[in-house]
This record gives sequence, structure tokens and C-alpha cells, in this order.
Amino acid sequence: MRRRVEAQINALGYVPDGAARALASRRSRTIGAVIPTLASAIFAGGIHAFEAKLDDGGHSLILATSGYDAAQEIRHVQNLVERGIDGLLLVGKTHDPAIFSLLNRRAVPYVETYTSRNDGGHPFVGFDNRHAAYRMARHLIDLGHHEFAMVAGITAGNDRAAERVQGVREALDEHSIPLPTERFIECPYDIPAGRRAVRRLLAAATPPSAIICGNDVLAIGGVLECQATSIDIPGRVSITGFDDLPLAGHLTPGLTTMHVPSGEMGRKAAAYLLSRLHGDTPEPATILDVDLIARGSTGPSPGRQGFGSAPGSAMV
Amino acid sequence: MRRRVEAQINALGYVPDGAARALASRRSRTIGAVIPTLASAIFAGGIHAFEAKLDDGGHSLILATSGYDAAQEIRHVQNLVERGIDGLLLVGKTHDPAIFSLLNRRAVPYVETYTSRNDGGHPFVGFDNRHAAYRMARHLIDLGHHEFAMVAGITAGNDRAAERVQGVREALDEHSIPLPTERFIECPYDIPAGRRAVRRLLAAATPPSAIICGNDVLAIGGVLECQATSIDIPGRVSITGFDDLPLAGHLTPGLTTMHVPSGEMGRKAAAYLLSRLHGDTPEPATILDVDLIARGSTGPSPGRQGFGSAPGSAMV
DNA sequence: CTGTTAGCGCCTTCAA
DNA sequence: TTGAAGGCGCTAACAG
Repeated sequence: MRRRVEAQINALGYVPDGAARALASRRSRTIGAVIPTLASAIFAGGIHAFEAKLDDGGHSLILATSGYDAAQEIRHVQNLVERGIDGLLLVGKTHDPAIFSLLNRRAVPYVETYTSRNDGGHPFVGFDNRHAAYRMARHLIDLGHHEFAMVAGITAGNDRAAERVQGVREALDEHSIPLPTERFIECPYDIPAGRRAVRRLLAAATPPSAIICGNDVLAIGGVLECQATSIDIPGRVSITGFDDLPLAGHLTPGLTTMHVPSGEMGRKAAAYLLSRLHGDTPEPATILDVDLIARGSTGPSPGRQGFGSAPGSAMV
Repeated sequence: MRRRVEAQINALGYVPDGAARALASRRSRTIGAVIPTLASAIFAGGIHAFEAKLDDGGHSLILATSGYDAAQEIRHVQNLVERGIDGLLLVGKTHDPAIFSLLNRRAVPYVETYTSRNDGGHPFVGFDNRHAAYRMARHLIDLGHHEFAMVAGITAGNDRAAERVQGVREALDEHSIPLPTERFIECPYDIPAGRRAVRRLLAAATPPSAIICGNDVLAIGGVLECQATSIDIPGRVSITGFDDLPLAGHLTPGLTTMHVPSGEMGRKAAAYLLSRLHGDTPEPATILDVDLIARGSTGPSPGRQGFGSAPGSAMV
């Protein structure tokens, strides 16, 4: 009998109706994610892992991109909530309060990623951008650098970018190393922007010996600019990135960067949400380790010919 | 009165229920996409554009990845159909027939991308992989190359990869140029694989003077391998890619590659689906132009020192 | 354990 | 134009 029913199910091509199921069960088995962009490969890896893990748990991913725009973000969240998502992934910690009230009212679990909070406000799976950037600056300071520049992402509306700038400034301040405005450039996360910024920095009368980039895309642009113009790295300038994209280690020289475990972050964010949906109360604050991967793009500060002002670097 | 109702809507935090709406209206305003992977940045740009266009049209994207596996693909399609998607984006032209019968039974519009059909079977927005690869091989033949190698993607279950191989073989055959098995390598689309393949090819007793890669990821790996080992491109070997990723033009030398308008493809695929949902009958076969971008990674065939067998290339 | 039934919240038709 | 009511296809609670 059961066999005959199942035979008919196949024969007639019956497929259960998700909308009806969602309406009756009050669960869509769908999880939303609003990320800044998919174009730059920064989030692609993490989302890939997130989706895979969600799929294991029987859930599907509804993806939306905000273009680093808060208005878009809230619009998408509203939209996703209307669609009945069972959970939501967000990037960063700066969000319109309306987002959280919306989510709380409908009791939709959410996680922030690529960030760690110190205010205990919202669940997250991420890391400390400020401290990571601080460590990167320290790495260069330890190598004897004094002439710094930074090529940051657009900090307005991007807390990760802003915290990385803070971390760098903090390390430099501790050593009384200045970061003059002409050595600080904000630009969008793309290769041409990175190239332009590094070109401009190196064309200055007194170019920096170390350039800290806000992420790998910018840093890769910088390294490629130097390759294109035969500027020796790290002989003339050291360059650092952030993310450790798959490409980073394959450049010549390899890019010194901060490894971000984006796959693990995606999986853990999914696990958190899935766990919440099971009625459990998983750890709401997961801080992931980021590792400074020192490759060939950073080296000791070169002697500053004609400048006696860089103590301790003359021997290099 | 109307004002008071709206005030209450906001005050009470009322949000319309998408599941109920979907059940009653028989439309989810949701569109699915099953792509091979999000990890490799190949599809990220196109999906980004697809999502943006869908969003304009009031639809959301449900994304699933198959890992180039047909079983995963059909599982995801089944799942998406149950979820009540109003339309579906597929990559390539090789799909389990069950997918189409499922889609047709529920009258779900779909589009294939990254492919063009000659059999008129299914709607698509894409381009001719075979012909594009043929053109690329011709480009190298015209430069005087005779010693070819190809680093292809895994062709099993990947019609795009297979057609690119076909196109190359066709061009070589026309000129009676062999592609010996030791000069043909299939590997996954990642940088380390590209590096390994190119390394192996160039380590042979008689290395090729031209290496055609199945996509930019592989080709970038090849170029980076040569940079790392100081092998002159295009002096000693020419390398070509396929896709024209944002990075391609920024390498030194720039990568000669086939530009694929992935953003346009994503937008047009979305437009097609949206149009179908409006009840229109848009053009079901859209062939996009791909452009051969000749950059510095290809050059004339070098003289084959010690080999008199490469006619027409001695003068270079 | 199986069979029945009352909604889930919205859209859409129909009547007023 | 506005209002009332019957499903949409399923789940979950309940009775048997």
C-alpha cells in the first residue's frame, strides 16, 4: 500500500509545497545573509562555507548584497524577514538599530561575522580587527620601519575598515611614529585603487618604507604596481595585506598578511544559527584566531640614504 | 483613518507574512541559482550582477552550490522547486533530464548560462566556449607557435571545460599541430594546480612554447609560477587564460585572455527570468560577445634553439 | 499508532 | 469603491 502511494507520488510528479509547509509550520527552513558584496572575493569563500553547512542542516541560503550601504542593508533585512527567514547572517557590528528590533520582534536568530564585540551586545563569530591590525603594524615596527603609510578601505560605514585603521594608529602612536595625512589614503577595495594609492605614495618626495593595506585586494594591487614598475619589495618598500586570499601566498614576493579563517567563520556562523533553531543556546561569542603570515613582501627597513633620522635602521 | 492604520502597523511592528502570501498568490518572488562554486571567484561577479538585477525586480536569490557534481545539482534543484522558486538559473548545458521535467511540470522558467546551445533545446544567456577557445588557439598559431600544451579544467561533468578543449583541438588539428598527452593536463580550477601543471610542462625535455589554460585561475597560477622561477613570459613561454578576471590585466605581463562579460550575463539572465514572470516571451537564446584581450603574456614563438623543426619561427 | 480537523495569513473572487 | 468569505496545501493537535 505504502509502495503504491509512493509510486503515484512519483508518477504524478507530486512535490510538497514549501509555502504551505512554511505557513503551517511557521518555519521556512531558509536563512538569510546580507553581505557588502560578492564581487570582490573577500566574502565569497566564507559564504561558500556558510551555504554548505546550512545545506547539511537542511536549510537554504537567501543572499542579498548591500554594497556597503546601510540603507540597502536595512531594506534587505526587512525584505528577508518578510520572507520568513529562520535566521540571519550579518557582516560587521554597525547596523541600524531598527534591524535588531525587527529581528527581535520576530524572534529571528542572527549572527554578526568578521567582527568581535566587546560590548556583549549581539552574538558574533569573528575576530578582533583592531588588534589584528595592531599586530601587523607591530610586525613592521619590529622590522625597524619608521616611515609608514596606510591604504585603508573606506571607513565610513565599514567598522572593520575603521578598526583596522585604529589598530594601526595605536601601534604607531605607542612608538611615536607619525602617520601624516598624505600617507593615509582611503579607497574602495579594488585592485586599480590599490595600485593608484601605492603609486601615489611611492612618488612622494619622501616615500614610506612600509605600506599597510586594509585588505589583500588593496595589497595585491600594491604589489602588482611595484612589479609593473620594477620597484623592489621588500628592498624599497614593504607591503602588507589582510585576509590571506588564496592568491596571497603565490605572488612573488609572497604577501605578508593576516590570515582570516573565513571558511571556518562561515561554518561556525551556520552552526550557531542551526543550533539556535534546534532550541539550543550555543556560545554567542566566538572569537577566531587570525594569524600573521610573514611572507616575502615585508623585510627590514632599508637604510634611509640621505636621511639620518631613522635610528636603528642604518645597518640593514 | 488610513494614517491611523498605518501608524498602528508601525507601532505593532506588523510585517506581512511571505509564506502566507506565497501560498495564496502561488508566487514566492524568489529565484534560485545553482552554480558549481562560489569559492573560485569565477561565478561571484556574475551572481553579484544577477542578484542586483533580481532585487530591482523585487525578487530574492536563493543560492546553492553543486561543487561540479550532477547529483548535488539535481538535489538542489528539487529542493529549490519544493521551496517554490519562481525561476531558476543554471550553469552550463549538461543537466540531468529529471531537472527539466521537474521544472516543466511546475512551469518554472529557467535559463542556462556560460553556454550557448546549438540544439535549440533550452533558453540560455551565454557564449560559445568552443569557438572562443578556438580563437585563442588561433591567436597563438598566428604568432607562430607550434609547441602547444593545454592546462584544462576537469572536463568530466563540465561542458564548458570540455568545449574549450574541443575548440583548442580543432584549431590545432587544422594546422596539423599535435597535442600529445603529456602536454595535456586536466586539473581543478585553483592556483596551486595551475602552478603545478605549468611547472611540470616546462620541466619537460621539450617544453611547449605556448600554454593554453582553461580559465584565468589556472593561467594566473601559471604566470605566478613563472614569476616565482624567473621564467620569461612571453620570451620563453606564452600563456593564455579565459574569463578576464579583474586581476588578469594587472599582472606583469598582463594576461592574454578571453573576456567574458559575466556581469552582463548575470543581468541578462535575470532580465530573461523576470520577463518570463511578467508573462512575456523574451528571446530565449542570447549569445554574448567574448573578446580576445591580447596582453603581454603572449608573444611570437621564440626560435627553437637546436630544433630546426619549427618552420617560420627562426627569425623571432 | 492512525485518522480527522482546525487553522496558518494572505489573496482573490464575489456581492453589495 | 469597499467588505466578506472561501480557499491555497500543509502541519499539529486531538480524538479514536
